[in-house]
Amino acid sequence: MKYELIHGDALDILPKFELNTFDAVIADPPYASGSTTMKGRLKSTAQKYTDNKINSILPNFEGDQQDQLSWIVWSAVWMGMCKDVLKPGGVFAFFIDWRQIPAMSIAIQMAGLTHRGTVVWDKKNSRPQKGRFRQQCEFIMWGSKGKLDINRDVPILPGIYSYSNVQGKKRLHQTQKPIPLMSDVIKICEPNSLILDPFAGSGSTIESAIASGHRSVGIEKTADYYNLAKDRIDKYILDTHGCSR
Amino acid sequence: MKYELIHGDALDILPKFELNTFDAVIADPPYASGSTTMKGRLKSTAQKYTDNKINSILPNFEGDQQDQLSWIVWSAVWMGMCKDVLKPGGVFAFFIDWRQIPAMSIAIQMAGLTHRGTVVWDKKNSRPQKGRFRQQCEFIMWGSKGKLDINRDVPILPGIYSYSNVQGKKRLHQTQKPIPLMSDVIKICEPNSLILDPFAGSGSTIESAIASGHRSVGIEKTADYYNLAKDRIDKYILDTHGCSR
DNA sequence: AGACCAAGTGAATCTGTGA
DNA sequence: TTCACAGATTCACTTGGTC
Repeated sequence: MKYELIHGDALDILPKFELNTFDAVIADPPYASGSTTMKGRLKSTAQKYTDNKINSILPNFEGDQQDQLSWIVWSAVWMGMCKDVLKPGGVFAFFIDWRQIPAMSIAIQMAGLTHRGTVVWDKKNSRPQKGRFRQQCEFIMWGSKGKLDINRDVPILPGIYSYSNVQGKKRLHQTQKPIPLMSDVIKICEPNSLILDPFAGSGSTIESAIASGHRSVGIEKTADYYNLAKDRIDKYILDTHGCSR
Repeated sequence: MKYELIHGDALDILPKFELNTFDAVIADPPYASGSTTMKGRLKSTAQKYTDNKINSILPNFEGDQQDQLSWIVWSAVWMGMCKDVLKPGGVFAFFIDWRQIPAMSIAIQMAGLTHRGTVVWDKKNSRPQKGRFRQQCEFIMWGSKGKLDINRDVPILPGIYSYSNVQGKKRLHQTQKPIPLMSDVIKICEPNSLILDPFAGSGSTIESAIASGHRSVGIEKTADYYNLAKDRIDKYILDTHGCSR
């Protein structure tokens, strides 16, 4: 239940870690998606991803206003840094939407990581559109740094997860992931792993890591979310374990 | 319930159709996937896609032994031909596995088609692997030729379908799609559409099109499958409608 | 407490208006 | 002509209240 949360830009912080230290990287980076046009991309994250009174007051997050080419290069850079600090045979799992799967695939390969599969997250409730298929799923592209030992202490895992999005007042971040989903994805890590989340957001990955008995390090750039995550996780530890840190 | 099945290579047949004739193209092309190495790609389709004695006697199909670059170019060519024969505003739906999503995305754009979403097919049963996520899903990349009229006579469709793969003796083709899945995907077409399937295989798309009251044209290159599909569909029509063709 | 009901939501997308 | 922005639309699933 040891964890650390660092306030700063992943690109500045990542090179400070020792090489080959982490067992896993679990990341939910800004998708920089939402439109095929530049004018659509440049909207604030609140304009792009929230629609209602409750959630439109959530702070915007950074890094979501890039065109696809710069997003690929930026992704290749932070993924390369993650590769450096991952142990050989360590695993990664990156969230992404349907639009950016090809771009993320290129970035993963540029970073020298091995893409081993694409897991599906079925969000169940999503905005319907007449005459079209719903955009109902997001995706988790996962793989490893080099060879992945078949004898790791990890069970067989499903290729699809079905969990509703976090809604209403419970929602702390514009693009928050449900805790049960994170807890399932984190099963790709061996017991007592050291897990890195370079885009910690409201801290769901860290909370799930703690709940699963892992050690973890999170990085968050936006001050509002850094503070929010810190409070949330400290409160979680206090509530569940009765002591802080 | 009118249909036509043509024996030949899609690249030869497609240019013979009149321009702007089809309402939809539904295709399950060879994925040319299965390995990151050329050695792996060159395995026969039976070695790649079947696992048991019953199905290993199914005929091999063609077009599956290409490297990724030639697959992209080949795909862009047949997709471009499909675009030519599609009506403006017509829709397409192409099946693909996780490995080839980026390649197909490039081919779709090269062909000048508009990618509008990626639907998930949850196969439920898939080969488990210890310590890994299952490769449990395939994908349907769909979109349109130019603008897609919001007022088409088509309902709101889900973004995910869950159907078991066709197994055992019922399986006629190595990569056969379940009829219920095809019948659901085909709902993206307006009533009484003219549907094209350039890789008809054992004829599931055609059978589903007939069942849904559409007209359809299928192209199949491999003689064994052309004959098999023809027999299967004629039998289906005889069984359900009591008359042939 | 449990069952039921009404209101609210969504990592959207398209159209129309005015600059 | 092109661009920016506001407004309309869709329903399975959640939430939060009441009976």
